[in-house]
Amino acid sequence: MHGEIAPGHAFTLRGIGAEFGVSMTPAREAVRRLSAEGALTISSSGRVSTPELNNERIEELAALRSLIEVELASRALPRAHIALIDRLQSINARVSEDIAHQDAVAYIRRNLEFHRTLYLRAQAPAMLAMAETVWLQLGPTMRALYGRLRRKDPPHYHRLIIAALKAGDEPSLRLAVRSDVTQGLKMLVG
Amino acid sequence: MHGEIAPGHAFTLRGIGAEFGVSMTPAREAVRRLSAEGALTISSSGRVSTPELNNERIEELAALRSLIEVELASRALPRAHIALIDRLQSINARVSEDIAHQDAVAYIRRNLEFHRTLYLRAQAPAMLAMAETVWLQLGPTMRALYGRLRRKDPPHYHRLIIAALKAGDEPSLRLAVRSDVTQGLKMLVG
DNA sequence: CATGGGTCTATGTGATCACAAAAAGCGCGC
DNA sequence: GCGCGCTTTTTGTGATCACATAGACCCATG
Repeated sequence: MHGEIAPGHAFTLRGIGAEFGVSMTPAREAVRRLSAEGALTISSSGRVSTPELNNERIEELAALRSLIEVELASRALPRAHIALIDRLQSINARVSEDIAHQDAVAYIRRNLEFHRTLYLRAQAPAMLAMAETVWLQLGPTMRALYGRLRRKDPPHYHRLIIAALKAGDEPSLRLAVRSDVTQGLKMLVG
Repeated sequence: MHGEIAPGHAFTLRGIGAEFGVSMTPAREAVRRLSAEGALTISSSGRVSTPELNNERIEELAALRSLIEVELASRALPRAHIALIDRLQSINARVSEDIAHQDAVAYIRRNLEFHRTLYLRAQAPAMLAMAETVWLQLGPTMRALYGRLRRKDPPHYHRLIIAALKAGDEPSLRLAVRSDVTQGLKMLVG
């Protein structure tokens, strides 16, 4: 999810087991679960690897993020009080630090933490789980994406999200979330 | 997914294995996969059962269906030619038969077949997989729902979907799909 | 008759093994 | 030097086992 693993990276059950000091059995179950969520692909011969997404698939997943996360933000809006907004601003400040340090993994993790913190207020666990499933599928690709573009400026749309939350402006919030989610994609595909 | 299993039904790994003539290992892997998709819940002690959804969770899943399936229908619209519409009408006729026979499982299966046939045209496999994951989570609950209401009339909104497809009317299509998806829910919650 | 404790069974977990198939390595021939 | 076929190794699959624990059952006691 955090982009620690590159797209196309191959795993072996015995290797995973050895890495975590267990036998093949728990490794197999973990792999089965992750592949059911789309985080790993299993070839016809049973080999396991992180997926290499083509542009169509990336566009789809970005559209799913947009659909689900806009709804989550919209549901969180009426419950977003000042304490939450403060926490979002604090997380956002650390996002800027991670960008300054050129740490792609930390940046992705913090960025998702920003979104998750907001969406938790929506009190919609099934929707949040769905969003996180999409994040999981995009993880390796996001690393390849954010590793490529050497950005220096902190995320613009995060500020817009916070501003819309403060103003209680739902249309602006929906637009800001949609823009934030699809922003990275456009750079990859375009 | 088709409502063959009631909510809260408990499984044992050895029971599943015996039912399909295999050992515990494949049963465990299947259960792990299905629980990762939310189709089964695993208690803290590892017991497996179909979920018993509360009203909030059902509302969430219906909202997810609405979000994803409206998008899928919208993407399918420009590719929906007469052959597809004919097939949808044919499926819809059999839905009416299943209602006449008071066969809840067959009705659910056929109803989902109607939706899947349309959405396949969207050429969006990740979105379709997401929608089917939601169907899977709602399966047992849908059986309890449709078993309760003894309806006699064929699905009204399916006709509206077909009409909107014929007319190439996207706003009508979006409304019809949203109505069809959330219709059953209202009867359960309300 | 209800309730609590104790026993017994059922169940999930993780490890290990045998096997088949696929991948990788290797050497031979052209 | 380069394919091609064979051998060896790696790897996933399914079965089985030992073990710990949770649930069920039963009986005695208040």
